[in-house]
Amino acid sequence: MEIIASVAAIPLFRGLTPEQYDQLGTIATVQQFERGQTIFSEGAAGAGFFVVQSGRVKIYKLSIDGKEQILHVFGPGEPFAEVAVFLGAPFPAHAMALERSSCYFFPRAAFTGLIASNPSLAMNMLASLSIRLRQFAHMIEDLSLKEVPGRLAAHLLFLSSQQDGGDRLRLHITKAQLASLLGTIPETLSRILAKLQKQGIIAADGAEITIIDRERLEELASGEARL
Amino acid sequence: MEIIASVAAIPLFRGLTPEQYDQLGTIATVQQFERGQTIFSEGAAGAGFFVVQSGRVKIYKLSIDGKEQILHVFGPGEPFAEVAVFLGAPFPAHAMALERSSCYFFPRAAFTGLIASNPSLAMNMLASLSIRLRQFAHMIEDLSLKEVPGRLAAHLLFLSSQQDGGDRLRLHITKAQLASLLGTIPETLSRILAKLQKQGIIAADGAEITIIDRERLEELASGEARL
DNA sequence: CGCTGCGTTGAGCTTCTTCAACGATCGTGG
DNA sequence: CCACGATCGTTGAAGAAGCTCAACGCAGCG
Repeated sequence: MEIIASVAAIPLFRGLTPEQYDQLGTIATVQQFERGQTIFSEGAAGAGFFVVQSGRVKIYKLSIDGKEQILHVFGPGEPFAEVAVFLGAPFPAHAMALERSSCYFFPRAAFTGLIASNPSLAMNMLASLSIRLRQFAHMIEDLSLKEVPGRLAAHLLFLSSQQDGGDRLRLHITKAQLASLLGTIPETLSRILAKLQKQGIIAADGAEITIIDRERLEELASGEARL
Repeated sequence: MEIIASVAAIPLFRGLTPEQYDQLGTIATVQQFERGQTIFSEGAAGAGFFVVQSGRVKIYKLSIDGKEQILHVFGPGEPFAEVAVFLGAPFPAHAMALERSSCYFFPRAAFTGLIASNPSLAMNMLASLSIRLRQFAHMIEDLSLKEVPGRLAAHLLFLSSQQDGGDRLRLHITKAQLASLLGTIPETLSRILAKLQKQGIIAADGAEITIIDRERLEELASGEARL
């Protein structure tokens, strides 16, 4: 089983014993999704959870008139839809593959069995959910207390730190998706990117963005400054 | 120890054995807070987590210019600040007692020890965090995809279901706090409440609110209708 | 070559916030 | 018992931020 070996590389499962990897590898299956394919819809029964193996997956909500708010974009090694496992409840949001992606799938019943007998797996899971919770709290804070330029600035700084920490960074999603992630629309995002460039704070070339005045960007992100 | 007996009544600890209650009661202490007293501030070291015994506690974020976004208002039996336990990280938000309140406090190290040896406690905790996560996802959805009337309508329906499920409900927080919970300001909330009354959808008398046209309220909450 | 998705720009409008003033209530201290 | 201040809630007028609608350029791809 090659699954077993690759499961061991998932951060969520760090620090487990070889036997535990075996168990995980035994219950896991791999699923393939095409770009744009729906992985599950809000309200569907949650039979288990996923971990991205390759590709990119968005988790999102839709309003009644079709507007989208992206909650997360997950890449390799990141779990999603764990909530369904621990509540035995329907998925609370939609999931779609942004590119051709493959995901491990862990069925609910088998996984909860593993947790019950593996305290360190339980602790890993608790830490993972806690991180998620903190991210959501941050998102709520941004949506409610910052304006779009502030959210964008914070996101660019986040991307910079996620990547090499330097001033040059790449967007891994389209600008329309970035807009949805920031809780706004493409038009508004486009205008604000233009403003940031005009003011010499960043330079943008397609998905390639360069931070020119990091200090001002940080002031924007913290809410000290305005555009 | 009276603590042990009362700890058993906390939903988070439902289904544990008497010995487990003993252990929990042993590590728990009780803390008293006055109305308006800060329980902890964002960024402070998280030495453990709390469960409300009596009173009411708000968890909130502040912007640089003092604007507040309430993330949660917790009442008796509800845990808060668990994230600090599982990440060993600083508190990600502020906590303040809205009334004279008392809380159980569970120190981090002792509690993680209990979790490691009590799978059902771990499962309870995972379920608790999952619920929290779902609530946050809902809040993000509301903030980003609904306008204030929709958020208010959804909250009133939520309160109705939380209470007796009937058409008569009470706000347990001030309207200024409700505004902060809904991601807006008191002025806006006041105007929208007035509109809802003028249109015969609700009747409001101070903290006492009566749903008159539940159908229209549901349409507002779902985004089908506008004011 | 034309289609489709992505991104940008402009004009107008809606929603919400800001600023200011004012009434009501409540607890406290004189 | 009353006066006072503080908190809370309401209302009005003006302004800002962001959304909607529409048009258009551009690139990739069948």
